[in-house]
Amino acid sequence: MARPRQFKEADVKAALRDVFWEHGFDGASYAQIMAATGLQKGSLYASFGDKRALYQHALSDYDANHVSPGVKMLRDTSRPGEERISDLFDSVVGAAGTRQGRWGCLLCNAAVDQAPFDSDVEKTVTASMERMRAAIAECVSDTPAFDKAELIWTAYFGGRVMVKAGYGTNILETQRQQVMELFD
Amino acid sequence: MARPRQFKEADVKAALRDVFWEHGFDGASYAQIMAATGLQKGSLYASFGDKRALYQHALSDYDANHVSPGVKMLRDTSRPGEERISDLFDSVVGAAGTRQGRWGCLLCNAAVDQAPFDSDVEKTVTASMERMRAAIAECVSDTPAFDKAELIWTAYFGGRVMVKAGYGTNILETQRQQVMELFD
DNA sequence: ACATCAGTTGACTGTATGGTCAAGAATATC
DNA sequence: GATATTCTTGACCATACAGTCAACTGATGT
Repeated sequence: MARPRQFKEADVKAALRDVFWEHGFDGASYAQIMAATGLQKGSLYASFGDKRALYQHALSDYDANHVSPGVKMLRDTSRPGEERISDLFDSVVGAAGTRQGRWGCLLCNAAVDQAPFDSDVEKTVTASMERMRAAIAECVSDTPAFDKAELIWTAYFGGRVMVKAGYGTNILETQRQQVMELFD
Repeated sequence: MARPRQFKEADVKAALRDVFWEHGFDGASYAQIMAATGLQKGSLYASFGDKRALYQHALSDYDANHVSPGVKMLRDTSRPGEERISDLFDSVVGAAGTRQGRWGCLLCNAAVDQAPFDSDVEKTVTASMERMRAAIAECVSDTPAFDKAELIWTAYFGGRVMVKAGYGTNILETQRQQVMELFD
């Protein structure tokens, strides 16, 4: 009985993810959040909680729909580890200069502007980062770069920072090449 | 003639730098800015401009008092390039876990949360970053890592992201070691 | 057909924000 | 000491913010 929800939870979470991804936590106003989700404040509070809770939903959606596919790709043992790492850095090259590319990596954004002030965000972010680190370690385990997993991992996030800073594809393509040379 | 200023411009800029460094642009309120600088809003507006202008002053102070000494160290050709790079990454290791360390690198913070929305910030940030990149390139020029300048450079900012995410010294010390192995 | 009750709405609240300004204070010159 | 000029102060403003709530809506089970 009673009135059913008039939205799909997954759609709302995806919209939350995109709003916070594009504008950041402080930068996203309820006006934007309401426009993106199609819900009024009351519904958002009733179903998802306050703004910090909305942000957590955004992070978890990002983990499920962006980090996980990336991790899955990195763990696809049917392809050479070197190739998988190349794909990872190609995604950064592809992001450079584009509109959505400037959104950066939500994980990286959250780490920089929210993690130091919100221990829940810190936990969520480091958990996702650890999954990437483990996946990268698997990629390099049987290669000459076996002892460079953390370097590659941090370089990835550094590349995301460069994209946000405004660097174009050239510098990121250079970065990708230098990472790949670790496998020689 | 006329009343002289009752503050040293350098002190105010340093205070601005620290407030924005610790709290970010959105996170820093005028209440905090006034407390840190010891000036009232009116004086701040009259002498330094609006909030975005204050932020620019903070960035330029950071460039002068934090980036420049780092670049100078990296350019000290009396020491081996390898050693200078080691020092650079040691500074990241030292920042991990500490209170001020969690402030991260203002350059990196500005790149992530302001550069995409403010082209002046973008210019200032990339200019400072380029100086670091050039200095790192000089460090590696006569070493086996001669073709890894951009990788080292992005890894540095990636490390700063990890510190903000909450990682401790262990992971960053590992990163430093892996960077140093590029010189073998 | 109706009662039920979760879902939805948008007006409302208090607060904190960035920004302005007129009045007052402090120095240097004459 | 009078004046001119700059600096400083804190009250003031409009706005935008996150968050609340009472009234309303509408599908469901009976």
